[in-house]
Amino acid sequence: MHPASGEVKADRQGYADQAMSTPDATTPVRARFCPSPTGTPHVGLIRTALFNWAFARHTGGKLVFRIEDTDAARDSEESYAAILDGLRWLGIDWDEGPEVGGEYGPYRQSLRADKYAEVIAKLTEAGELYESYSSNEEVEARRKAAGQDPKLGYDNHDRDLTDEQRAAFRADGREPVLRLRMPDRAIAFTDLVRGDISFPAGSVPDPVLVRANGQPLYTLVNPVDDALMRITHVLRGEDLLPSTPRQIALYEALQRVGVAEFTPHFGHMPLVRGEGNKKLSKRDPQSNLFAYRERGFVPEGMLNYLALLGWSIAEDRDIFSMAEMVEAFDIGRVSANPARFDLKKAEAINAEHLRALDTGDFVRRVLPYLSAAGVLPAEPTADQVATVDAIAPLVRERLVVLSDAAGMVGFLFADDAGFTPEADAAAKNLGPDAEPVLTAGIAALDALSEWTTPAIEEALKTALIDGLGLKPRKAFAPVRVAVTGRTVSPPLYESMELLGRDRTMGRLRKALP
RNA sequence: GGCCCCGUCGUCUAGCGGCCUAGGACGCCGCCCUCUCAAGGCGGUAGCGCGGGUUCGAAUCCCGUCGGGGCUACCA
Repeated sequence: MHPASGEVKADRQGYADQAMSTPDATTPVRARFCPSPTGTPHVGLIRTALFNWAFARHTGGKLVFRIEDTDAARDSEESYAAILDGLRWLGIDWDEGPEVGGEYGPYRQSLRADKYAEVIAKLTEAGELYESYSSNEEVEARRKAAGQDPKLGYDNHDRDLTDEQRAAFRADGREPVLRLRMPDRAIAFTDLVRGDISFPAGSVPDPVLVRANGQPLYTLVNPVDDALMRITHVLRGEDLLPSTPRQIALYEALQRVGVAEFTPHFGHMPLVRGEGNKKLSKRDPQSNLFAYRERGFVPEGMLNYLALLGWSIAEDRDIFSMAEMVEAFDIGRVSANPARFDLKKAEAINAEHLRALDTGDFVRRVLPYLSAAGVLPAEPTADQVATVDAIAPLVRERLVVLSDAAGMVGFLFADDAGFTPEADAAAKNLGPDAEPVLTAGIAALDALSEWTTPAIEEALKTALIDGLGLKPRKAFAPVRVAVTGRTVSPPLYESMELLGRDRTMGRLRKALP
């Protein structure tokens, strides 16, 4: 009836013809994470690592970590170190890979040249690859001459070059790249997150697998390593979906030459978007994992939020631990639609995890941020740590990220000679009106026999609310600003107790207009 | 242009034919609590892109359409 229905039928037919060997249920799960070390770790990349990790852990399988550093021009050692740093920070561990080894190593592609050479030789010998001499310009010219869009790419022109033609090109000093001959049928597979996907015959040009200089490309090494490392599940970003048919074609060739045992299962996770609808680019500051660490996201919060980008643990819940994620993770329940990275929600999730930290843990984690902000020295004294410990329960629930703590507790560590309330806060709350308030407060506090939170509260309320008849809001603002330097602070009486009697009184007197 | 994927509140999602007058979360708004700000409690705001079809019944299935996105390198 509809023209399209005939095509769908043909695709299904192609699928049936494939006789693709896939890992069965008894094959131990081996997932992998294989970034290329270019630039700073990207949150989308980490999300991919997380889902692979959760999948491997949930199924009791292995997570293989491999570095795809076959592009010397773009890869860097710094980036490699940064990726390891990021994963370690988050607690995403791997069973095989850099620094832990494994029986399928090495796990950096730059160290595997001999293996690729061997596979290339087998593939070439079996006639799976062919020499291609066409330059981009020639391909484009042919497309144009045929009235086609040059964007269609390579036209499979060199598939059937004669020996004479090849000899002529060589005599011309031209070196061939090696291309894979794509099968002349539709390529279909069942995506773990998207269901059946099919690419019509002829829609994917024969890909280049080996450069003219003999260097293998991603198109070759990625599937080859997955095959050599017995990877059963390839879970990656949706941006790689279009490269799947040529990879399936390669797996089939690899099976024919005895390099691969099977074609893995594929699952394509939705893209992570930034502002607007475009995928979050490496250029976007929002994508930088370390920017979140520097602001004081904790691993629990970061991971929890990233997990929410395409997955959900339950209908009415979105705060969970990684142990809970591992327990519940199901790749088949990953959403296929793109997710926008929402900073506000990420912060809210992080704040929840911050509040769940016990005091000792919280203090241990917040200390480096206080040092970084200059509130504390790099090596805080025992007294300073004790003070942070005491204030921790009061500030923990007021923070979104750990670096927020600096502004909240800074008043406790400022040296009194140099202590000055923030200008805006002082202008609004320490004007002439504040004089009677501060004076009455000072008198009441001076009369105190003990310097405790309840005593301070009692004295201040009596003097300012009852005595001066002020609204609480009006009464405490000048005191708060005088003592903490800000209109926003931890609870006032507790803060005063912690600051100590002498320092508190000194600041109150100093604030007198 | 070609191929592929996607389409539920502003955002992330639950929903996999009747439990949906569509649930949760973030955000936003209001109220309560209150020494500030938070936290917490309560309430509110807002959504199935559109059109056909299948069915007793569709957010859920099919087709089309519109919209968005990805890929289209001798990068990965």
